[in-house]
Amino acid sequence: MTQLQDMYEESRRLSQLLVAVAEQAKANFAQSIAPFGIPVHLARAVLLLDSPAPMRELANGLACDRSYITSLADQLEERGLIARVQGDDRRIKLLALTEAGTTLRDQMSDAVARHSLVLQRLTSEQRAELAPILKTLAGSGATEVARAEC
Amino acid sequence: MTQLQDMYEESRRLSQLLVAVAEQAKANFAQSIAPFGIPVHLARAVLLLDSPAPMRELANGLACDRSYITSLADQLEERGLIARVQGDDRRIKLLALTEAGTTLRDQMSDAVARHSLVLQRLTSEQRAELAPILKTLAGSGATEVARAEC
DNA sequence: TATTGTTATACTCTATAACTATA
DNA sequence: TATAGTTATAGAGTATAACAATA
Repeated sequence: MTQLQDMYEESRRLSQLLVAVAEQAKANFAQSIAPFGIPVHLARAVLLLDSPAPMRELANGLACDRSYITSLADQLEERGLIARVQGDDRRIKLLALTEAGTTLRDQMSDAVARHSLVLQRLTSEQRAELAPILKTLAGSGATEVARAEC
Repeated sequence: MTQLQDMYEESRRLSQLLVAVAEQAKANFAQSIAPFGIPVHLARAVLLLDSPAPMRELANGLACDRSYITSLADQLEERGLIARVQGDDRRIKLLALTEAGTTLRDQMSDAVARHSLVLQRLTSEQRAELAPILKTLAGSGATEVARAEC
């Protein structure tokens, strides 16, 4: 009984810690991209556009509605970071990074990695230890991994 | 050079995984409290109100503005979960759980712990391994741990 | 008929600024 | 003067529903 309660208490603390760390990781991400003068939601889209992708695909990738992607695309276009390109299926529009977009993506990707908490605070041994546990935790939801961060 | 890039790549993946897991943990939290018919932001407040606390304190705890706490308190009051109590300093109002609030908090606390990913997917060995790494990751931000989950 | 992207609109969460009452 | 809470208002981010073009 007490044993069970203790286990609950422990896992509660662990969950809190996990979410707290993730919040920090997000704040860290925001800080890493801040110098580039681009809001977080646009940055995530740019980082996701490794190759030209249908808007629908981006909607899946960011786990949000198609209509929201339209507004993201508008903003990215205004900034000259992407272009809308006709797909073979003429209903489809591909979002393709412009040269400026590609440059920005590379720079941001680098900055994000370099400043990451994981890199700054953990030894390579700790990282090696952490990875499999997180994978287990991610479980079947691992398919959605791409979504969450971007 | 390539070694550095590899390390970046590894830590990028790890960060993504971390955030993805945390997203799942949050979704899990939401699911755990869903049966109680209370929105997430109210649930967090209730779980934080272990003992009567000034609204100011709750604002710190939830890392948000005082004005937002006013609206949370209004909603919690409407639901009969808390009462506003005069503090000794008469500028201060303490938020105190009612009997219904206390009952709800206990039930939710239990449900959240029981359904937690950490408990469901990890062995106690893995949990023991994870804890110190997360603490390291949380680093000096550990003070803000209470904030993030609640 | 089903799907892609678009438009117009509305909602949720949260903050800012100005205010009141205490201290 | 500074602080606690309140009010009114506004903004960011995102969704819903109806629509046009294409399949």
